Amino acid sequence: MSESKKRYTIKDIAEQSGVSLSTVSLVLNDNPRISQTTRARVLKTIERLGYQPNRMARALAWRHTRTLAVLVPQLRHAFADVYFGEIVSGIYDRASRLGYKILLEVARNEFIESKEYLQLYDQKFIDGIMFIGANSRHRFIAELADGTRPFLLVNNYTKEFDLNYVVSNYRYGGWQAAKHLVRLGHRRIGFIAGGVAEIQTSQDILESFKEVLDESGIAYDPKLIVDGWLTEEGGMKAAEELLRQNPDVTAIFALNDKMALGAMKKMNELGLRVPQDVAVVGFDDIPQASFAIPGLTTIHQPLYEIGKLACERMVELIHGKVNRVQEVIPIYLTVRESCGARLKEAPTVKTV
Amino acid sequence: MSESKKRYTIKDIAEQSGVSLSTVSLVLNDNPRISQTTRARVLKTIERLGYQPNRMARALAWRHTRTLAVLVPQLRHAFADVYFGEIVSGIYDRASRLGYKILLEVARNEFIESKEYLQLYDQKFIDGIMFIGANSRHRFIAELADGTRPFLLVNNYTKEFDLNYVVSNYRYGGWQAAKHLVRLGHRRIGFIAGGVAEIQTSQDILESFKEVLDESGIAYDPKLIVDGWLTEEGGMKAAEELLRQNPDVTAIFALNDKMALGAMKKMNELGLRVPQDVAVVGFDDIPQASFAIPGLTTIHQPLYEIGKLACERMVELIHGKVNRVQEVIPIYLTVRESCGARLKEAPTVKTV
DNA sequence: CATCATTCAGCAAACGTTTGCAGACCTGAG
DNA sequence: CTCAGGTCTGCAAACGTTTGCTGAATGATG
Repeated sequence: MSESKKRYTIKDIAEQSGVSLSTVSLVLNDNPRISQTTRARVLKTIERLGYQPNRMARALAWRHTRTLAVLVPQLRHAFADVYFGEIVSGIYDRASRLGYKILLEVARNEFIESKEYLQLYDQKFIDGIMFIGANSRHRFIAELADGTRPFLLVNNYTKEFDLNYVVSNYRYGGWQAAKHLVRLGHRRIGFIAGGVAEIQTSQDILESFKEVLDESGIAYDPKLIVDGWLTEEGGMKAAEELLRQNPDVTAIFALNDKMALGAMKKMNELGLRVPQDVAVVGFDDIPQASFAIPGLTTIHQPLYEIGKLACERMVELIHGKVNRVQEVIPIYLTVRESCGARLKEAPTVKTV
Repeated sequence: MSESKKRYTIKDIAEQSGVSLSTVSLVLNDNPRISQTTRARVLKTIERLGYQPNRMARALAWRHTRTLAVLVPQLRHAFADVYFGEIVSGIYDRASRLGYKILLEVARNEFIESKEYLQLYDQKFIDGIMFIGANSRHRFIAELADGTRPFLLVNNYTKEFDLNYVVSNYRYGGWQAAKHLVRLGHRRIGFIAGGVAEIQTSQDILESFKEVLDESGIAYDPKLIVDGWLTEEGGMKAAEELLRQNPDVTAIFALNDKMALGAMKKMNELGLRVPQDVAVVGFDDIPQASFAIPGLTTIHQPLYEIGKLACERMVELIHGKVNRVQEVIPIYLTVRESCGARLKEAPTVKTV
């Protein structure tokens, strides 16, 4: 193995440029109390030796690290989920622009029980945590509500604790989706749910769905609601059950695109055509929605942008520029083919 | 804001348990030279005060951090790509089992030009880098070939430099896919390429495709090869062009599933049926492949497992247990509906 | 020419650990 | 009673920075 080049320290730079340790440190930190000429000289040797300050030593002295943890729930291969992926991409891009690093974390049981979420802060390993996909079983977040440790919920919120969040307007999104189907004349609409008991935003969609039924004088029928566990497989099963129990269903509203796509797959197997026999509308607008056959009509969530915004706010929180963030983002329907929409009759929906 | 509880240091523990700093440190590190009774006493106060060692200070003294960087190429929303996502999930799971943290990094131009990939090591911020999706334009990896800094290519390799890697047997995969189509009787097979000029594994697939043509006495026709840029959109465009120029094509082999799915979408728009009019085979077996309509026949890559294995090896590399890793993983065809395969006639392929 | 700001640089004490070395204490053999 | 050998523990010097304080030089002012 080749002998690795000596790593320089601030001391080497000081010696080589004939100044003291602290002077070097001060130019490193752009401190104005160093004269231009000395600064220039120091900078020159830094350049010449290719010196890099040791980040751990700085973190130790600074008592912060300029790194953020992104926390996701424990799901099968969570990072392979495009929903999370889009958000993480947004977070990453903004973070790196702001000079922050991103650390991955999964809310495993062990992570929670051993209070690793606190250790992360207390070991001075990270400056803040951004949690995507929290649900009400994650009781531990209550401990983070006191604002002592920078913490933020991404595209999610909770009524239980006073936490920071950036979230889409799920209620309005759900309302638009349901309204779209009703406007197209559907009265027997199946609803594929997921996480309604523990995820506030899922609940919001379901409630707005009921609200639309109510507004439209359609009786609410619990038989038309079945759980699809937020996965493609779940969506397939849910669609099957729904259709078997209720042959009169003419439309399906799934709480997320993955289930909607699963439902479409199942209907294809059953020989049902979308949208001719059953219309389908999803939620999220993940990239696959537009490549599905037929293209899936869905609520578009600007996931990437939400990630960016959330990251921006997180950093503000860390710097104390703001001490509460609770932002709601508007979202809109994107019409494709899966509802066979006669567009003229649904004039208020925005098509993208 | 609530006054945050005082953070304890090793000094507090020492005082409270009536021993010296070093003793505490030694029990923290399971050093056998401390007696059981002292150890127990110290552990007790640690427990009582809920003390957490400061990770930065340890890293500083240890000169390593137990964190790994996962590097991906600069693509649009790279972390939303399931191919990367599956691998990252595998890496994460194994890393956290081994006590390592995962840091995200994107190979942006700036990242490369400012030599951040070296800084990461030299700033003692990470112990190793795992690069997913490298290509030959990433010249900088040459600098990491000397083995001085732990570095590993994930599901990729290069003939140019002597680097560590864990990679699928792309050649064999490509061979199986092509053979499958030929066995089903196809002679005019369109090939949707992507990154062939700069990605070794893409090249491998193309070569194995040609090899099969050769073995089967089918003339190689350059007109049947078109680039799809590895994306769904690209796959759509490629399919359109392919079919327009060569109406006699009866099958399409796409270098990855995203392009295959895009091609299927386009054929649906053009009124062509899959597999009746055109058979399709992809590569990767991303989750969507099985939920597509029709289900996509493809080469299954155990992406998650590759991630796990790569991570395992990376850590071995760091600990010096091994100093070169070049592993090749076998992969197999998964038959679904997109080829309308008369399975009986393709006896040697393994169906999963 | 003394005085006083002002500007710049260095000293040394943090930050919270790890670890080589030295030494205190105990036990048992001679 | 002495001493060798073993078992534990503590001292203090790293690890590579940051930063409050002190002070030297410089130039301006009366």
